[in-house]
Amino acid sequence: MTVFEELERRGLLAQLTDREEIEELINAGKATFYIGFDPTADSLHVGHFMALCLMKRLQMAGNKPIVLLGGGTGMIGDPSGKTDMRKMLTPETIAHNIECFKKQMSRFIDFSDNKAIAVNNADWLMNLNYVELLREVGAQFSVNRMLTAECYKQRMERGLTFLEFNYMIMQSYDFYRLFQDYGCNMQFGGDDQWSNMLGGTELIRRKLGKDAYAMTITLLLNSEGKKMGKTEKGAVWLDPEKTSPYEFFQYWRNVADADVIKCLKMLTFEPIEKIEEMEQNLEGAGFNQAKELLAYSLTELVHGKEEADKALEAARAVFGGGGNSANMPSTELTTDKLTDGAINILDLLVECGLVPTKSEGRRNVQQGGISINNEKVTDPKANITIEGEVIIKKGKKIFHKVTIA
RNA sequence: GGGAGUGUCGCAUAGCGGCAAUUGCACCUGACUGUAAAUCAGGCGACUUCGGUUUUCGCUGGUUCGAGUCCAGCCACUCCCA
Repeated sequence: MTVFEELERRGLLAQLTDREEIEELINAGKATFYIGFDPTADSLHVGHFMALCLMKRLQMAGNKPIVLLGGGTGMIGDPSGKTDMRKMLTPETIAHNIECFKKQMSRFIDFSDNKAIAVNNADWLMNLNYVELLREVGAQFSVNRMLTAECYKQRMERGLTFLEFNYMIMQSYDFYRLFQDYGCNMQFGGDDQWSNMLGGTELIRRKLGKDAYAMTITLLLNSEGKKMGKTEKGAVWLDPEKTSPYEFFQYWRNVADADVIKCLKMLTFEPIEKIEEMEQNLEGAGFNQAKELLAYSLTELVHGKEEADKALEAARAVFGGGGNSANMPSTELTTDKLTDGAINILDLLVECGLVPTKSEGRRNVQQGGISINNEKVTDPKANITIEGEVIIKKGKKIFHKVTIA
């Protein structure tokens, strides 16, 4: 099976500028392509992960990836977050974030021997001269056409700043530069980037009279039409400090039935035949098998086999009724939190970060949502004696281990 | 520069001067389940000796026994005119 077929079968392809050309180039391993990442945080999240997978797949097929880090766009602050204007990131933060990104990416992408490169668009964007840019690039863009682009059309009602309006120009310019400096002939990205990417191919054609290609990958939406990889508490991060391997595992273990197969196809490297076979046998237990595979496979990709095994074991122990608590999320209490070896149940919950306030904890206790060592606690005044390991259960799925430091 | 309007618990939306403040979504807990979905029930500012206590409605002052609600100034956003 060719790379292109694989991508297509996995449902990753969204829009392409020139199907035949792209298919031929990437199958032959002749493409040099780039994907942009704006360094808005100090860790990548699930949204970036798909792009990385795509890079990896293409790299394995012999194509050369360029990681474009948005050091320049980050200086201005990516305005695509609709509700609030992002805080200006300091150059130090951006540099730091870029370093973090690079480190995480090198787990997936092989940067050795120039097989892939990372560049920072600050290198050229920061030195641009306004008037020069307008004459060189601005003349190539028709405002009328830009306004008809989907990404702007939607914003016309809510308001669009000049800064945001220029985003397409900057991204187009990036492509233009990469095409000239590195022979980069393709750009990939999320489907929401489509019009920005077209801007680049258009610019290259007008300025250089050459063809470049763009392709978008399907956005990973769940069955409710929301972006995957978000929880109420924020994004699901790839950094184990920000989202522990166990939490990461649980996120995928708990996806909706309707989304398992899609996630397996789009995010994992499990053979497509295997996934398609599973799809045929999904009744009851089949779903759980599929979800476990999804969770394990992704945790392994992101955190390594060891962590994946631990998470799987912890999950099985906890939900299978077994007693193995070795890999459960845990808190060590210092003795000064205890009175006569015991602690109030509400304080305990707060200490472990299971509830944000004592009021919330009180409600949980009163509603019967808290168990200690498998015994339901319904009295908010109860004191819990901490001896050895104490297992707290909140709700149906959250387990936490407490020990004394 | 001129005019109109808006700013309430994550989002959205009520709120005759006496309300911890309506409703929907989201979220949390319980029941039913498959660590799924749907459904039903309860909860959803904080602290509490469970009797209460206390802090909130863009910001700052004022009127009033009492203000989310009235007045003034400021800030932010939206719309219309230039």
